[in-house]
Amino acid sequence: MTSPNGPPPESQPDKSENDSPPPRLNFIQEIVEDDLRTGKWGGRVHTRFPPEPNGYLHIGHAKSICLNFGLALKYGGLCNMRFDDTNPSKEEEEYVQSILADIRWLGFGWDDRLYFASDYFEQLYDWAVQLIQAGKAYVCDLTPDQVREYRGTLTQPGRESPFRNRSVAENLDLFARMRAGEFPDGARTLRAKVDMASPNVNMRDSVMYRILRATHHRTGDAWCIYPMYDFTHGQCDSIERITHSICTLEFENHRPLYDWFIESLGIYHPQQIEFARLNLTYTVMSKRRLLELVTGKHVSGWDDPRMPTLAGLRRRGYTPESIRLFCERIGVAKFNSTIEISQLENALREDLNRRAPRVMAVLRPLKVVIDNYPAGKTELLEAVNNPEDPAAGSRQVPFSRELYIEDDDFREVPPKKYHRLSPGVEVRLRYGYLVTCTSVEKDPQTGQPTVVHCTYDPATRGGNTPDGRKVKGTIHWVSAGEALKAEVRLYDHLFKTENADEVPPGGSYLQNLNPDSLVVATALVEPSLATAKAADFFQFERQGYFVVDQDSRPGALVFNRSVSLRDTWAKIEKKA
RNA sequence: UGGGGAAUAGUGUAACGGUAGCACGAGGCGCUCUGGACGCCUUAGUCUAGGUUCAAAUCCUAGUUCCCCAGCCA
Repeated sequence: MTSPNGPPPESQPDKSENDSPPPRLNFIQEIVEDDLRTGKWGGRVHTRFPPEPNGYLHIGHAKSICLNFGLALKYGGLCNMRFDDTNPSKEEEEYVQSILADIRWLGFGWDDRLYFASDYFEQLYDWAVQLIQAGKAYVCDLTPDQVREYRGTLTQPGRESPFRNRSVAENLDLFARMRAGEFPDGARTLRAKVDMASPNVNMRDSVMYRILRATHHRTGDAWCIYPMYDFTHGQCDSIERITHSICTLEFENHRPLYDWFIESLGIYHPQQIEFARLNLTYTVMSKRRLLELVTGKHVSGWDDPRMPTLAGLRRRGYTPESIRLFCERIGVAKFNSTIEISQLENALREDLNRRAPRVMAVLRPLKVVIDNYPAGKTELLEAVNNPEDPAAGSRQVPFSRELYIEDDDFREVPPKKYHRLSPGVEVRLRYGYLVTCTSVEKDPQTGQPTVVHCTYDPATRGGNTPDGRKVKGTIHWVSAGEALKAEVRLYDHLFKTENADEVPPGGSYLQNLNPDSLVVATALVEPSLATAKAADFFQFERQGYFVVDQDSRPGALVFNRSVSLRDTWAKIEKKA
């Protein structure tokens, strides 16, 4: 059976008749499958999503959430929810609630496995004592400046702290007194006794505990010392018996330290795997900057529909399905990459195309009068709700002598390849009638068209052409008498450059904010929208996908544009 | 002559010594009561230089470029 590396056989022996698509696994799924095969963790897959509650979740977190919860789902394992809340000066209950809500909205759950690093403070303290007893940790009196100085540089080794060789007894006493609140904030730290000459600066006697009097969102004032992330994270994963501790690339340098703690403590040792965080064009992703956009009032809040936060995307009209689809498509790797925002937008279009009810709405209204249509008459015409989904049925839309069409759907002098309305040209009013433009009234001052006059062909009711004739253009419209006014918020990219950081020396990314990222217009929408509720989504035919904003009220509808439809005409026109 | 990572079409991501494929983008055609959707086609890639091999994106050697690390942040 076995043969040396010979030439490949002519035919593919392994190809089965019904060739199922090859399983395209990312490198983490491969590790998990390998582990499952070898029984490394006894067949268990247990991950966790461990955010710090110091800000809102963004699309980058969604990648990690989909990865961690997705792995558990795919391999019949579990994924814990855990907050890394070791720095009370930055963390707030508001953030834990928003984070939990966002993850649920995304479609993931954790049953009763909601944990907090702060739940483990007592255990962490005991482990710190254990390391002191083992001679592997010491209380250090150096000031922050001195610590930095003693640490050395990236190219030069550090020097040992003069407090490094205190006795176990003294360390035990001092550490107990740190906890008891005998020393002021920042006066001392507990440090790991590792190696001040290590080329990895994380190993140069990393700080384990600092004295910090701040009220913790969960433990209140019970503690005045708090463990550092580095002394916390790995042990939390250990306590929860996590199998695969998935984190982002920047923690790769910390892995030896985590390993050192866990080995020194002799406790369960999860496997850490690092992947590249998500970057997107035309936006920023760091928590610092998102916070800055909010506090600097550059956006209306964490849930501003221009923000890449999950709260913002949700309000923008992004669906959980579209975000999950996006995360699946971008893959997972160790290469620092920047995904084009069109990839995200396309995932939304793909989801909404299938599901969004179609509706007619005129964003920039231009009046049309059908001169040969009886005044005062209104008839109801049937419109298909979703051509992608026959089960969605149809609805009635009113039609009358006076209508509004999209300003852009009429040109007095049509450019080449323009298929819409212009003098002498016949177009179809979608689900209505075929109409021909006979004349146009214009504003004497500006020359802008104010009223377009047409005649209609009564034989084309419903938009049909019994004689089989073709029209090049089909445009949308609303009946003047029945249309509803609605506020529409037309959103565009938050930044005008792909890379927000592309600024002249000394400049700020804020200079790249797109001044047109929000344009508000008053639209006229068909009356069926009267009862639309917040979060309902629609396709405004030929325009884009819109969602009802939370600000919307009956009689004062507000729609957010989630994403526009692909616009081939815009491309043609741009080229000309 | 600090350490740790990473390099595949424009952007991402597969191919695990044996036909470099997929998605998005871009360009074109068809179809269409949405210039949408859908279908078809085209464009375009293994960081560089050597080496091993019948065969290299994959293995080896050397180089290049990019990212991360000197918080009592996470």
